[in-house]
Amino acid sequence: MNLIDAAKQQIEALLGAAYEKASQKGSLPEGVTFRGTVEIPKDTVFGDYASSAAMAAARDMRMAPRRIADALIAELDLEGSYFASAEAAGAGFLNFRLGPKWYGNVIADIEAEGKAYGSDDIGHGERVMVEFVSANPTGPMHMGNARGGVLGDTLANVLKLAGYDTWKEFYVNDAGNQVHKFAVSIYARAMQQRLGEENYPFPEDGYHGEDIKELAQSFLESAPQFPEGASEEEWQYSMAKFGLERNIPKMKSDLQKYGIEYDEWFFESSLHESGYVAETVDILTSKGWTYEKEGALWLKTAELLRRKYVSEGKTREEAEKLDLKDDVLRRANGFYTYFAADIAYHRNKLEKRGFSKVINVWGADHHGHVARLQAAVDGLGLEGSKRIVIVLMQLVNLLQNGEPVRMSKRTGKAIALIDLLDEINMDAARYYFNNRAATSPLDFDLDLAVRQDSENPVYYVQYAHARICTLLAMLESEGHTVKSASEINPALLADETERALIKELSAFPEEIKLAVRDYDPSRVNRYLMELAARFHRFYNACRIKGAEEELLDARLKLAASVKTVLENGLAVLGVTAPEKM
RNA sequence: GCGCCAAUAGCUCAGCAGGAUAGAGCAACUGCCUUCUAAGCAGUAGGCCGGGGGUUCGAGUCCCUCUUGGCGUGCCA
Repeated sequence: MNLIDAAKQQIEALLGAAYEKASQKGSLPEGVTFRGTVEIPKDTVFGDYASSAAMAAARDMRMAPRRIADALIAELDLEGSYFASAEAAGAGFLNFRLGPKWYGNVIADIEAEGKAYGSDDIGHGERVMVEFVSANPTGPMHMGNARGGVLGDTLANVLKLAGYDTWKEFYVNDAGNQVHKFAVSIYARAMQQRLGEENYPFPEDGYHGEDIKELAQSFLESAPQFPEGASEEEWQYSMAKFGLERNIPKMKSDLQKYGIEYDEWFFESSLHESGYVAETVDILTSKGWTYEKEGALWLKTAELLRRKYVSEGKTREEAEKLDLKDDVLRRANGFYTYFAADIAYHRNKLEKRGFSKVINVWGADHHGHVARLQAAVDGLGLEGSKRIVIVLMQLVNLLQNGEPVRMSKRTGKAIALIDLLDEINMDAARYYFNNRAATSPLDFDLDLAVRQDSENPVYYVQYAHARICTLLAMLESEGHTVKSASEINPALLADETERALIKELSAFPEEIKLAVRDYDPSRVNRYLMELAARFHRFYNACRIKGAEEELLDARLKLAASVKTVLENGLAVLGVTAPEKM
C-alpha cells in the first residue's frame, strides 16, 4: 500500500478508537456508525491531512460538528502513529500533521522499490489490449494520429506500471471501401500521367493528395507495360497492393520516430480472408440478431442498444423513446461493411485471443460508433459493454499563423507527421501531445512547435533531473555518497519546501492509479510538472553543499529520491531523462 | 430533431469519488546569479467557475433546465 492510503487508513483507525473511548466516557453518543472521508487539504496551514468525519456525524449525533471534533481530539492517541499532532478547526475539521516517521518511510519506500516505485498490482496481470492510431493506410498520417499514438503508447505504459499485462496493437484497415477508393485514385492518376490530365477524369470522391500521384508514378516506373494485358480491376488491385506495401512500412517508421512500437500490426484483410467476418455474422444470425431487407443483411442494432441501456439502468420506456437505427452488416453487393469487420475484430480480441479487456483510442468523431460496437459484441455474448473501453480523443486543431489548417486525407492537405518530426524533437512532441486530457481539443500551433525554446514544459521537468544529476556528481567528487534511508535522519528535513517535496514524492503511486482509473495519462505530465516545481523550490531554499554533515546527508538522499521518481515518471511518458542540459 | 463532448484568469488548460481563501503554464509587471545549472526562484496583478433553479451543514464539482460552440446521426471508415 502506498503511504498516502496508509496515512488515511491510520486516521480512520485513530478516529475510530477515539470515538470508542469518547462514547464510553459519555462525551459522545453511542452507537453512531462513523464515516467521514480523509482528504489532503489544498493549503498546508490546515495540516497535512483533514477529516470531515465530525461534520458527517453531526446529524446522527445531534451535536454541533465542532463539539464532536473537540471530543474526538480529547481522546486521540497519536503515540507511534505517522502523525505529530492533530487539532480541531473551523466548522469541525480534524486536521492532522505528519511526523518524521512518515517522511522517512516515503524515502525508504522509494529506495526499496527503485525503478518499480509507482507500480501497483491493481491490474493483477490481467491481459489488456490497447489499440490505437489504426490510421487508414491510404495516405500519410496527420497530427491527430500523432496525438493518438502518443496517448495510446503512454496509456499502455501506465497500465503496465499498474500491473496489467498490456498488448499494443495497430489495426490496419487494408480492406473495404477506402482501399477501393485508394486503388481507383492511384489508377486514375496513373492514367492521367499516361494520357494527360485532361484526358482522364479523376473521381470526385477519390484521394486528391500528392502522395497518390507519387505512388502512381512509382508504380508506372516499376510496371512500364501498363495498362496493356490486364483488366482495369486487376491493375487497380495491384496498384492498391503496391501502395499499401509502401505506406504501411512508412507508418511504422514514422511512429517509431516517436518511440512508438507495437506488439502487433493486425490486418483487417486477414479477417475477411479467413472467413472470420462471415463466421461472426453467422453467429449473430443464429442468435436471431439479423434480418434481410432490400438485399442487404441488417443487424438489429436498435434492439441491442435498448437492451444495453436497460441493463445500464434506463427504464424500458426511456429506451423505447430513443431514436435508434439498425446497421447493415453485408451490403446488397455481397461485401461486408466496416462495422461487420469491426465486430469480428473485437470477437477476435476477446474470444479468440482472450484479452479480458480492450481499450481503443478513437477520434471523437467516431463516438457514434461506440455504443453500437459494444451492443453488437454484447449480442455475441461477449460482454462488449463491459470489456470494450473506448477512449475518445478530441481532434487536434492545427494552426498556422493563427489560421486553422484543415486536416483531411481526401482534400490532400494533411500535414504529414514526418514533416513535423524533422523539426521537433521526440521528447518535446511526446510531452506536448500528452499534455491535455483526451477529452480536450488540442491546439497545435506549427509556428510555436517549431520553436524549440523553453516554452515547452518538458524542459522544466528535464531540467530538474539534470540539476540533480550534476549535484550528485559534484558532491560525490567531494566525497559525499548517498546514504541509505536507514542512515539518514528524516526529522532534519523540516523545511516547508522539503516536506512539500516529500509529500509530492509520496503521491506518485496514487497518480498512476488515478491515470489508470480515468484512462488519462496526461495526469502524469501534470504530476511531473508539480514534482519538478517543488524540487526547484527546495533547491533554491535549501543548500546542500556546505550544509552540516547530517543535514547534507538527508538532503542529498532527498534529491536522489526525487531523481528516481522523475526517472520513473518520464519513463512512463517515453521521454528521456537527460543528465546534463 | 435526437445523441456525445465541452464552457473556469487576457490566451491554453488543470481542479469534477462535494470540503476551509478556485490553481498552473504562457503573456504583463517587480526583485534574486563572487556560493550545488537563472532552461531556475520569490513576489505583484488578473476570476459573480456561461445563465437560472435544485440536492447538502457545504457545490467549480452532483441533478434539472436554458444558452453557446465542436462532433456525430451513411448499404463511408
